[in-house]
Amino acid sequence: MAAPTVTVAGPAGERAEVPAGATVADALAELGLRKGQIVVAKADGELVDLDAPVDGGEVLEPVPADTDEGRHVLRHSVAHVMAQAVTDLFPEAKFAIGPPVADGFYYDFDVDRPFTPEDLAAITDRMHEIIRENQAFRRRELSVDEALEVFADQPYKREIIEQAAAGESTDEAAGDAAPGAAISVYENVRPDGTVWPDLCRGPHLPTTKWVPAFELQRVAGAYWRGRNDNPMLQRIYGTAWESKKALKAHLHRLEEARKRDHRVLGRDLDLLSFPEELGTGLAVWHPRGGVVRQAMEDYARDEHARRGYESVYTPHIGKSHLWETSGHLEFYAESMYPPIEMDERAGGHTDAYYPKPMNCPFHVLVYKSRTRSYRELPLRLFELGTVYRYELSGVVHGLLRARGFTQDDSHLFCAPEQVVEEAQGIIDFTLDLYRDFGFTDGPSRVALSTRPEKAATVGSDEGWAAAEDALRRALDASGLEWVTDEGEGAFYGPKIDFQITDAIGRAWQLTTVQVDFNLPERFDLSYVGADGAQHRPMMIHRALFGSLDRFFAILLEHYAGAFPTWLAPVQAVVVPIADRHAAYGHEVAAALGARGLRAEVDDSDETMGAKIRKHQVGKVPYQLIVGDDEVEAGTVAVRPRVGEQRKGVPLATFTDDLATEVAERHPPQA
RNA sequence: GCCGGGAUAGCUCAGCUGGCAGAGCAGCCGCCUUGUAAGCGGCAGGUCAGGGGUUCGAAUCCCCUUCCCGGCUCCA
Repeated sequence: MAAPTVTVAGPAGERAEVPAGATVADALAELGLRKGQIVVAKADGELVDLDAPVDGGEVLEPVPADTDEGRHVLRHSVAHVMAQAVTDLFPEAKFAIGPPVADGFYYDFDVDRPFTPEDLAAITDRMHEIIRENQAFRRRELSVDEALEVFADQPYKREIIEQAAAGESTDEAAGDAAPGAAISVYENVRPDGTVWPDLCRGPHLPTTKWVPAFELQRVAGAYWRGRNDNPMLQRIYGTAWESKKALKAHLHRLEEARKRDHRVLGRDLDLLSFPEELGTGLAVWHPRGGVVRQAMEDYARDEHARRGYESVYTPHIGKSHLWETSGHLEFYAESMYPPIEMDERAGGHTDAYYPKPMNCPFHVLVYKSRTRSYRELPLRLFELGTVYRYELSGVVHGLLRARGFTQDDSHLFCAPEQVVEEAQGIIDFTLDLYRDFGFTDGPSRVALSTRPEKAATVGSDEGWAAAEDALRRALDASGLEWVTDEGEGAFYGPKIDFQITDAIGRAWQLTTVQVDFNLPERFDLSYVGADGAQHRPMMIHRALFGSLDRFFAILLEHYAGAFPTWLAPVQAVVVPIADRHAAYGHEVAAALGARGLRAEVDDSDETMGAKIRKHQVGKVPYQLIVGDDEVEAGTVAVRPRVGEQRKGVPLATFTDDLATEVAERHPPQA
């Protein structure tokens, strides 16, 4: 007697009859969909194990290993293999969570001593053994009590189970248990029949042998559940891929990203350095970096002036009373440098001067310097303001996270009814700026950040609502897609944050636009309206680059050091073929210099092959080769950093072309 | 700040269980006078991050400090 059958379908409408109780893998085969390296499947859109039984009626879709979802499952499975290897080698280890993450996975362990590089090698070896043993990933559904029994000596697992049992949502990143559902456990079945269980939602590879390629990368500390009052666990990071080739390609990409590191390029291209003598998070800019930075500053000054901003200059330190009034000492003190105590007064009282972490109180003082009329609004005060923030030593990272940096900072003082229009103007400005610096796709993420918990006592509910609404209206008018980040606002007001994505796909936070109705109250700001009465202005804080230093670093990494010509420290190098061409070379450079272009002559004692290599490696946009032919004809041989050489270009033609390219801020050639 | 790993010439790195500090590149000098990604030779360059300790003897082992790297927390 034939077994009863059920019907399954494929995503394109394929249909097949399979015996009741058949596995997903068999059903996919019957549908003709089990082709290539399939690691898991989707049933009606939900990821399921290949050896899960089909119910009948579902739509099945194969998930290949070389897809995001396929790799996700693969990495999750390798995380289990690693955890088993660790518990085999360190029986006392308590394991916490081990999810897949972008490009890899990690697992957190509570162990008596930190893992050493030698430990990682041993764990890797044990993982290879486990993979060779072809251990099945066997799914079981347990009651809460059964699960607590299985993990009797695993306190972190028990905590997750108990939380799930209580119906509290668990950390999604943990991926280990779904609230309310039965507790699912995956058991790796060893050759001797014993099992290594892990709490897990799944799904997983069918067996460990399906792991094609992995590598353990590093050990790091991580707080349990990410809270710094919890114990610190030892986290092992690794990566896993669908093939050895894909793993190798990934490691190669990491190497390429490392070469783009602005700290490495900054040194190699002689742009800037971080002298140990200076201190953590503090950079010095060399002349070549200074050229780029000055081009950025010139851009900022010109564009702000054109858009009705007025330049102001303010000092780097201010008295404690100012920071009390502004609220910084109450809400921001842990990020501020300690004060300079000075000027002892009668009675032993001293004044404390704090280096500024923000420019806003100073711009408020400019506003407050006299009575303001509604006719002056909006008043847009602009400053390249250098600020100092006492970042925790562990977070400092080159220019991307420095302790001293310069913002292209503005504070706009306006009437409440002007806020939306001003915010729109800032958004337009921002989009223009991204385009001019080569991020032609615009922002990759725009978010409205709303009132944070720490601001519960700051301002009124109505004030926050009005400010958030103004930003919402400006965003809607911009036509940009945007999302809301609840509770991520500044302590004085909601904000819009813009992110851009660089050439290798990394997202960076740049621009921030913040509406503030609190500082005007704290400083009792006012203007005289048309009605002759006193009114309270609103403030908008905004920085478009965010930080000049940080934006410079992002540009450097985005362009891998090959700046667009308008920003390049040296725009053209003249390479004379022999000594007798040096005089003409200097004429060429002088002609370019007379047009405000940055040109140098390499009249060193090297062969021209060596010179060309040097400047190619140095990312100079154009090399101008001059020999007998060029001297004779008054031309240059133009060797662009990318693309074909053009011989016999009249000097005047090249000069005009280069001047145009710079004036129009052309992006670099691919 | 917390966890781990580091620091040898300007850069990249070698220097083994403690026993005379090295190489390549960069720099400087000289030769070569060059037609499209590294010509040849020479010279110079070090408080082995700083301080303390163990030892007959420390770049090497131990402790502290500084700085860096990778994470966690945080953020422009």
